[in-house]
Amino acid sequence: MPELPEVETIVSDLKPVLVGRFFVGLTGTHKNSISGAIDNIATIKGGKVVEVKRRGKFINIFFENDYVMTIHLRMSGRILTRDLNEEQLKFERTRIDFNDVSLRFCDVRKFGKVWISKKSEYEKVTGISKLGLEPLNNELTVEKFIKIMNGKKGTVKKWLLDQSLVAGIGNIYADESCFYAGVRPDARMEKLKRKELEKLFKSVMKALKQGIKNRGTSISDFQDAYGQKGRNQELLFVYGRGGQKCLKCSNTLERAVVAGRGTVFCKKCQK
DNA sequence: CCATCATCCTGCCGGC
DNA sequence: TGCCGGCAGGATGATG
Repeated sequence: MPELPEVETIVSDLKPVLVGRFFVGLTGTHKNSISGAIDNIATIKGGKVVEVKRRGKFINIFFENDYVMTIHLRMSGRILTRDLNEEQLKFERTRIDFNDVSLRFCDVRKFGKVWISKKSEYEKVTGISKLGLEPLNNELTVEKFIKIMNGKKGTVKKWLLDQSLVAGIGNIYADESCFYAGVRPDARMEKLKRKELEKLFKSVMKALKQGIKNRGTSISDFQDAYGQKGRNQELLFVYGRGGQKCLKCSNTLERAVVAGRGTVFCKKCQK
């Protein structure tokens, strides 16, 4: 599923493709995917793209004309760049056309969404306003991380996944971060000592940066804007490896449900 | 205040 | 081989 590194990969692909292009139209074969966009389609026609930016797991395409197109891929969404005359793709829910390129929003599970809203209100409309700190633009320091997480009642995994604290971490990177930190995902956050919180912070950063460096984790069919797979799945220690041997100590990895999500960890390496 | 559950949706996997 | 139940899961909202 697309998390921060996957969305970052897509955004870095889209930027050179879209900036300077003009919006032509948006058509949806699945209404729920574009419910937030329909009213404003006409408003941004002819609008020039000035910037493409990620915030948490959201993609934002900024137009010169004071509007923003926002996309959230949720579970199974993909954005693929195609020629305008290319036929409809499998699971294509929405196509977003620019003067000489077409974005195809493909989404098996139909959870993803597209919005078009005014710059002055897009954060409210899309839910971006509820997001917490960005991990990778120096907004999130170790001190801020400790301040945010320290004393939170509940499992470590639950708080790592909470987008209103730190934006962008999902199931894959939460499990990998916990492994790096030597902390069980079902450990209580309020019981972590300062040293452990520091280690957790470094682990989150390491996991996310490594994910970006390797252009995302293609374990559940993630693809970048050109349909290419990432490489980060080759570097996972725990996610998706329940029942297999720990790569560090050869112990059999545990599988459990934590914070309502499938979770894998090593009982020996993580406390 | 907290956790858990249902919802949305459909491909895929295991069991029989 | 084929059918079917159940699972996966980001985010939100309802329920215990």
